[in-house]
Amino acid sequence: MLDQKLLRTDIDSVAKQLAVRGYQLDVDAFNELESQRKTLQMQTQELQSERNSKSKNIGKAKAQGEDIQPLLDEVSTLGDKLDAAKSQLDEIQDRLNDILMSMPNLPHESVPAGLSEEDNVEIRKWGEPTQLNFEPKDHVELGTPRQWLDFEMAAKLTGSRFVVMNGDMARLHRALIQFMLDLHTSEHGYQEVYVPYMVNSDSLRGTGQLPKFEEDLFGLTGDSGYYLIPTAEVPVTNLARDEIIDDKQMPVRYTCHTPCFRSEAGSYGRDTRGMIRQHQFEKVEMVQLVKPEDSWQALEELTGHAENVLQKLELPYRVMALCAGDMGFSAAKTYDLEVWLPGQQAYREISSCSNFVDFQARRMSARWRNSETGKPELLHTLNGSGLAIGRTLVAILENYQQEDGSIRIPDVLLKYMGGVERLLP
RNA sequence: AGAGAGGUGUCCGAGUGGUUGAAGGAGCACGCCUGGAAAGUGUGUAUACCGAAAGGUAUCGAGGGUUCGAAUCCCUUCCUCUCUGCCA
Repeated sequence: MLDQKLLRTDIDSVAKQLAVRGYQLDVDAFNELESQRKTLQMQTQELQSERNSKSKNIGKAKAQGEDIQPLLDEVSTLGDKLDAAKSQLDEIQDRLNDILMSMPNLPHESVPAGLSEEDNVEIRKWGEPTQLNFEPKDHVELGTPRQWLDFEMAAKLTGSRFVVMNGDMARLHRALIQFMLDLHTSEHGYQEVYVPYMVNSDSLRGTGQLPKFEEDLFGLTGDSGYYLIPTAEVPVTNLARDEIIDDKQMPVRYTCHTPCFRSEAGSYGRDTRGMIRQHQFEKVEMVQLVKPEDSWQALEELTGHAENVLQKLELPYRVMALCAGDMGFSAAKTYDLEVWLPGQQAYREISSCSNFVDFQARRMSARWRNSETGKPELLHTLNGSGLAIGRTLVAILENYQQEDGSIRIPDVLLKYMGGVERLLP
């Protein structure tokens, strides 16, 4: 959510910045609602003030044993007027709030202009695309003959866009999770957390998935109103919802492994092959809660932490700065890490690291106590994948494949593999 | 799932219809005291919105209702705790 003060004082520049990411703000409509709100709010408050003071007088008079009937008559019509004003005000405020909750974040000045992924900018590159002296297979060709990956079985159990993994492949998948969690906790200063995989709608509003993107989520039937989490970002960032964090505890760094559930509405036909785009996948997430002045530095560090995972796995990648139009709803700036996939001869997204500045914090009232002012102030939130497990597995299969169809296990994973050094066909 | 008890400010906790935005305490800030600190002591200390300010309005889990007036009464709902049941 954007700062309402900013919208009141400088809506034109807000509209201009939002236009950069392809969002058209109806300035006139907003201003009209805003001025109605102001008038109605003043009216309502005056009526309330009148009612309060008169009611107090009635209290006093009664205490002194005076006749209160004349006073009661005086107030008799006030209630109706007040109710009318209030309900009008509520309606206007609901409408304003809907607009406010549907407005995306302002892109940071350093974000490249542009409306599609064509306009994303490569920031740096690590390693060179893996050279194989034979025709590379993709992860489906590598994984399915031995049922390491079994998409048909998953389709029987559930439907499309799910996978069953068997044997050492399932173990390698688990090893990746352990490796990433251990790396973030032991070298990058994150605290591991375990959280619910279902959340309520307040949490989803807090991080920005609701109200606009409900079709991307799996909601539960029954009357709980719960949703399966699309990312650990939701429960982990919401740990700070309605909290005031002591500045001595800042920055807060959480890492968390969870499954993620996404309906992938609107991506029918995209990435239908293999496990690039699944309804259920695992991810190790990093979340940071920082003081506002530290958040841009934190974004660089957090991105570095995600990069370190790829470097330790010796997977070639590049860092892309997303252009304004390609960023997620809540982000002020996003770096995507794209890993090289020999099977596709392309770089594919494997991590997304964003600074949300105070956008999520304002939605969820996540604050820190500034010891200089003594006041609670909005903090800044960041998160990044570190990394998406399924896609990392794909990258390992494709980059570590041997001519005989076996898969070498990356050195850093060996200690999690119980003596398995190679997946043999 | 059944029975009971609760949800109040940064925290603990009082408050069962009227001058209560809310006693008291802790914490925190500033001052006094001290060679310095602790102790002691004085003052201050919620958030949001409107307003140049004075001031006003809202907020005592959430939503609704009764009333001139609700933290306080009624209804609904969520959550926590205790006991019983069930269960990995």
